[in-house]
Amino acid sequence: MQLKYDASQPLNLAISLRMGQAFRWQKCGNGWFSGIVRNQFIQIRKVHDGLLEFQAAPGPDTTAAAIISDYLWLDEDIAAIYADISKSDREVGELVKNHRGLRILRQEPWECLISYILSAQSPILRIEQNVKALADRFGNPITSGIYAFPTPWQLAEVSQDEISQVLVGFKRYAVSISKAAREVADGGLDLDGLARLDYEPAKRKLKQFYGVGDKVADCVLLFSLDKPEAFPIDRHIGRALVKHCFPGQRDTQLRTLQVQGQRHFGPYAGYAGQFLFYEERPAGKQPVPFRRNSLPIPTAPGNVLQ
DNA sequence: CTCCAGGACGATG
DNA sequence: CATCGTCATGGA
Repeated sequence: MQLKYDASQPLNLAISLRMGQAFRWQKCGNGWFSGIVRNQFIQIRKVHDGLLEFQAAPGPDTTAAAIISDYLWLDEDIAAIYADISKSDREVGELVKNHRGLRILRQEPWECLISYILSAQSPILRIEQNVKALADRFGNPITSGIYAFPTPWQLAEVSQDEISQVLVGFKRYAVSISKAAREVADGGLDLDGLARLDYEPAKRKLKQFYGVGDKVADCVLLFSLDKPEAFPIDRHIGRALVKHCFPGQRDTQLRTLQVQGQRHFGPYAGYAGQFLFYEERPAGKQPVPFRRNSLPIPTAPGNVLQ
């Protein structure tokens, strides 16, 4: 099945899906990527500018197309965002040209929250392993060997100890996840609804979760709650920020740089931050391309959705 | 062997 | 309000 979008809008799947922003996408070779979004197993590749090819299971293709379009922000004017952050900083303008097609994804808030709770002081590979472990152990089966990320209600049903057993890393991960699951499941907070709040109040809500500080909260806001002004900053971005944008600055504390960068880049600061992250991040060792699942590739030209 | 990883929390000046 | 020790594990 094919999915059209505005060919003038930059889109690079390899960067966007595999840069360490979302954690359930695998490179399958020959331009294909496979991942799990909203209870669908999705395989996708870019044929050329303006045209994506995808397969999905088990749902209808029309549903998958809508999911993909939403997830990749296909209707957004990305070029305008690039222009905006390039205007605010010349060095970032260079990064935008060098890594053209890097997009912020629109992830699911609950999975994103747990993913970034797991991101604390953890290499990207481990985040991916832990997210997969939670899905394989507690999530609903989607197709053979593929599991959805567990809902808050599913995780609230199991003990903290069971969660801890499948995870690698801090014990505190399981504590945070278990508490968050119970809070959300017991009707405390509508995570999806936070997208309707402004940045500041939404961030205050997120920081009430045990295990969620400024950085994790900003990640959830940027990657799942439609808050492009959120500016999550880690040591890599901090170093890149000083090197490219604030050379010779004395105060290089992350807290200072976070406020400074958010003001410097404006309403799309988060995009600028991700370009800095991708530029400065140590080139993590990529796992060998995974064999594509056995969904047949349509040889004949399929229906075109738009 | 040592060092470090998309940090947060709690205790201490 | 700012700084510091601590937390787990595995890969480089």
